[in-house]
Amino acid sequence: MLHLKFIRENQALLVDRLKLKNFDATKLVSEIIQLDDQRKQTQNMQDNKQAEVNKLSREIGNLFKSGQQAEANKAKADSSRLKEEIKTFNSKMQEISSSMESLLIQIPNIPHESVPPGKGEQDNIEVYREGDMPELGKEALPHWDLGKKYDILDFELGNKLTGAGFPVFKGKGAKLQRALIQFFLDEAIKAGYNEIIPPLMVNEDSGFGTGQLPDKEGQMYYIPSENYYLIPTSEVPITNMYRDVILGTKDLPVKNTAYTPCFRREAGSYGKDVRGLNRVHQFDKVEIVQIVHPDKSYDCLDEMVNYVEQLLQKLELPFRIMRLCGGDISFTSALTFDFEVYSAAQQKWLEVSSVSNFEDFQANRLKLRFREESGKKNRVAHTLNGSALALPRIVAALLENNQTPKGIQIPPYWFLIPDSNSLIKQKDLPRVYQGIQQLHRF
RNA sequence: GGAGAGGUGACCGAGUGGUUGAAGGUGCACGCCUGGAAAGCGUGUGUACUGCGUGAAACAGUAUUGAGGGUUCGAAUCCCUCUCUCUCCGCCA
Repeated sequence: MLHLKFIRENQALLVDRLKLKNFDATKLVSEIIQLDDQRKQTQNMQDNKQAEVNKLSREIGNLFKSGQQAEANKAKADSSRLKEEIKTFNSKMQEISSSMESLLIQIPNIPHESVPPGKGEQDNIEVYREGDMPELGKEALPHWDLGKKYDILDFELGNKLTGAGFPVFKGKGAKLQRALIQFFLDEAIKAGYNEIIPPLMVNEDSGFGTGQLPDKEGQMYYIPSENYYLIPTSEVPITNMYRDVILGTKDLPVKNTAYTPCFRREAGSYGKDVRGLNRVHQFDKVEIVQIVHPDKSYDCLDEMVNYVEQLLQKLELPFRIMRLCGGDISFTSALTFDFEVYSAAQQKWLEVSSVSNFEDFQANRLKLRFREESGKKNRVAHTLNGSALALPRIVAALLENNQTPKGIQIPPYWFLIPDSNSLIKQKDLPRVYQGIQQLHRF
């Protein structure tokens, strides 16, 4: 959420910039300002009354000490009267602040100036593309058929056990999943991220802290008996670790990574884009999260984009980077880059990562601050996160793009070889994909 | 699930009705000292909001000792509800 002070001081800018997100904030902003004026006025009156009461109370204490009973009792009566008046102000203040809260959380984050205008996906701007599109020929199968053919991926079994969107990975399919998780985590750790294993359920406060609540309540699975939510991404627990925390300057940047399953109801999304692994209710993801000094958050965003880029290079998947337009960027984000890999058998781009700078939008809600080195002022930090990476569509593209008449042959050099229990060292391997070195035939 | 004990500042920790926003310590910042550091010494050090300021500082006010409510002229201190943590017992992967 945006800070009230910021809204007050930047009304015109705010309304103007939010147009990019196709959000008309005019009415909301003027309501907020009005309400805030009321709040100030009311608080001022309440404070003055309260100051009188406090003063009186001190006097009463002194009167009792010096044995002046009569005066003390008179002052008591005055004080009681004032207290009644204060009650009125008090309830008004409560009313105002709850209205204020509900207005404030309706305002989305301000998009960065580089965010292009647009209504939706189709208006996102491709900023970079790399890799060759594989030519697979006519017999090429989409991953859901490959999964069945090699018995590594079973959607029907998932239906039986749970329901649609809960795939079962079997045999080498499961092993591939595990290997990718390990690979992504190891890479993140090499890049300086600290590995975390968080809870998979979070409470309401956490959901609110990162902005999933109340905005996306319907997208999360909810456990009524405990009032817990299944995490839609590890961003939620990993960022909320720092809720109500004041960091030291030297603690920054905080770099954390986590692998978790993610649970999403994906309510309302049906149709052809949801086949197979393209959209599921439970999936695995390695997430990277940073908490940084506000002056450095855009450098940090670049760093994270570069990081994700080299992951995809290592996987030898053709990919492109999209700068999300105002209409497609999330409520909480100021600037987002999406990564999409090309799935040759489906002949389409699949989103596999989303890297965002939230600036202070999340941190405001979280009350996540740090102590500035010079001067003693606390400042709100900036938060960023990115998927590095989400597994299902990566798996889909790996299976599809690497299918051959002899089987699926995935370039192995990033791969944990479970049998030898070691990682093949990256430096021993060619930078550019020059052919399959070792077959992993399913 | 049963019983008990607790929750005080960035951290530890005193405080059981009247200048207590809170002793003491640690940490942190600055200064002195040092060739440099450590140690030592000194000073400072919560947050949010309101008023007054163009702004900041300073000053004044209010709130804040897990959350919410109550008693009282006055609550960190007494009462109630909730919540969390710890200990013991039970159950258990």
